Amino acid sequence: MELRQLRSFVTLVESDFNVSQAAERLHLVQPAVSQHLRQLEDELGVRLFRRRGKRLLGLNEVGDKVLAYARAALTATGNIAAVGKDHAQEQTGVLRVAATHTQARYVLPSVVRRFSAEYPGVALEIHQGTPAQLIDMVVRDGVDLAVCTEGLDPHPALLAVPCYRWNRCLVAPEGHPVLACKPLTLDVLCAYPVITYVFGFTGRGNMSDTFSREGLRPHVVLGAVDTDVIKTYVREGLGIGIIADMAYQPDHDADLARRDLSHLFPWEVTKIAHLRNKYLRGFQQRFIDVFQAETAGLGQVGRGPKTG
Amino acid sequence: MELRQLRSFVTLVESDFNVSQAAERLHLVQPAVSQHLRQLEDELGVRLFRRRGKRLLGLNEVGDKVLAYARAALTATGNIAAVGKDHAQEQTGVLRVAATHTQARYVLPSVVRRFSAEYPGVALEIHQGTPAQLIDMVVRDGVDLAVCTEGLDPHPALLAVPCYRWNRCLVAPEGHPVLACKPLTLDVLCAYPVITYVFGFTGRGNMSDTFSREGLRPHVVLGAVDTDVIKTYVREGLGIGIIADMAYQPDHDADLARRDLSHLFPWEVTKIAHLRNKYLRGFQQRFIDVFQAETAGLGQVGRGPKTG
DNA sequence: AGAATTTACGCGGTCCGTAACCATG
DNA sequence: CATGGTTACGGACCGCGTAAATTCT
Repeated sequence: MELRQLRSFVTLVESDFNVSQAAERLHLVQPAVSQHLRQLEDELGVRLFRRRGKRLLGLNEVGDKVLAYARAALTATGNIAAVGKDHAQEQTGVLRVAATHTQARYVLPSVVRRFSAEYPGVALEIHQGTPAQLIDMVVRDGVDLAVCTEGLDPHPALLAVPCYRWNRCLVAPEGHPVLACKPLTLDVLCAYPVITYVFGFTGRGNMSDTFSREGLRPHVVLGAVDTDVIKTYVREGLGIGIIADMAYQPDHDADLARRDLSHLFPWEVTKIAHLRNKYLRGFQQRFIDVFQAETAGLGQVGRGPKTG
Repeated sequence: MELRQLRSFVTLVESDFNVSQAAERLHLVQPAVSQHLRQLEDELGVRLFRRRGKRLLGLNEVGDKVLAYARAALTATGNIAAVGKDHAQEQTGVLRVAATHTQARYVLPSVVRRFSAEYPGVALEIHQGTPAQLIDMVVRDGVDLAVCTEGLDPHPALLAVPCYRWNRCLVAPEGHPVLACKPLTLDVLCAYPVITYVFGFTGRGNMSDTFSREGLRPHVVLGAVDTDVIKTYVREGLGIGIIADMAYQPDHDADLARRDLSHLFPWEVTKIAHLRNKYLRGFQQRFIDVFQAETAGLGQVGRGPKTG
């Protein structure tokens, strides 16, 4: 059994059982991949695929088991290579991070600035997607780290390290009547058209739950994945905005008044997730540290709320 | 990176960093193994060994990390091969079991009889050793399963499945004065010379603890690893025997009187341990089942005591 | 001096690319 | 007939064994 056979096998599965496509991804010609698969089946003495004629349709029961171990073997060898690079060329490499728009736009910039100053030789890739996509990317090893607030609790292959806590704030144009209301309650928020995130993004789930537990239904006139969009429509006078507190930028958003809402909604915890079995290079570990340090002002996990 | 390089690397470590010896174990010549090691170091761009001149003395820090992942890779590929064999030749293979003398002599025979009837094509190897050696064998993958009663609680690489509970009994020649004592207490046992197991064997630890908790010290005139030896000396009149209950064989030991001692000592649990990350072939799993079934009469874990 | 490791070299095997040949929808 | 897979074949590479050179105890 050879590693290249396992690589062909795994790549084939990830290429929808299209041998030609797998070959291309592996920078090989198609007959080579076919041979690897045949060698693997011959050596094991078992068929691994469901077939119709020459076409491969999917894995059979044996193939499923083999796939899991093949992935484990390739992960292990990948780790060995990473350990090598980590000691041979400490300061160079690639760091692939996935994050939602809110994180990428408002939290990561300062982290990246500090990290890049420390590791000028490390190429950073910031990928963006929905929370579900982030999980998927990191599970498929399409990225090294994913900055997640929601949706990763159940996955056994991932390890999530908590980084900081945050909550929402209200934004409204100066002079808006809602700003006069004291105290701010859920009822008050329901009295105005609301602009906030769509479901599944930036804590929208927990927010909606809070309303419905009180038997309230806010009038959400617009849902966005992107805080910039929310702010824009708030400025247009379409409604009041409920956004993640760290997305309010005093320098640029002085025309919008902010009111803390942490007394109304549960705290969200933003974590960094990575594959449990994968070796993290020194600078990848360090990125997590820097992330935690840079977000310390926002609210450290396990300490009192601080949403300056 | 090639699997054969990793194999050479791991084998070298397990051969006390003697390249020639590693080569022999791998059925290769020595320069071949040297080349593998050099290729590995060259490709990773890092030294993996502590050296004095050409001699290899041990691993350095990097080598340690690489070793762990190399083992993981080889385990994974081994698992793939096992899955293959498991489906291609269900009924044939090798099963290597390690056990202490007591288990091998008194518990395993009926298990083996039943198992072998079911799998005539499976070659059984019964290895014997001290409890510490059993753990070591299974951790180093020198055996597939280890039948253990003590000393495996802490090891993270192992999985132990509980099989049955047992306790001790007293054996003495017919007519011995101790047999007249009712009830049998710890004090009574201390009144006579005792023959039992040495420390670390067959529950001797828990037995001694029970005495010392009561401030008692039995007069152990002979410690053995082997119940047959204990019985022999009891027959010679050297003292009373305290042995594992399942080691009393009514057919052969009719000349020795037995008294249950389960009211005096804690129950012991015998488990079968195997490597957590290793694929167990069908018949290996089945051996565990058969073991549990055959020992059910002795005392099932989680049910009431039954030491018929 | 002897044991252990590295260097040198050549043969055999095999990996993969090219090209021609089949199957399926 | 186009897309996708297998069979056939040859050149280049490389893994390993033999043998000589080198280094450490």
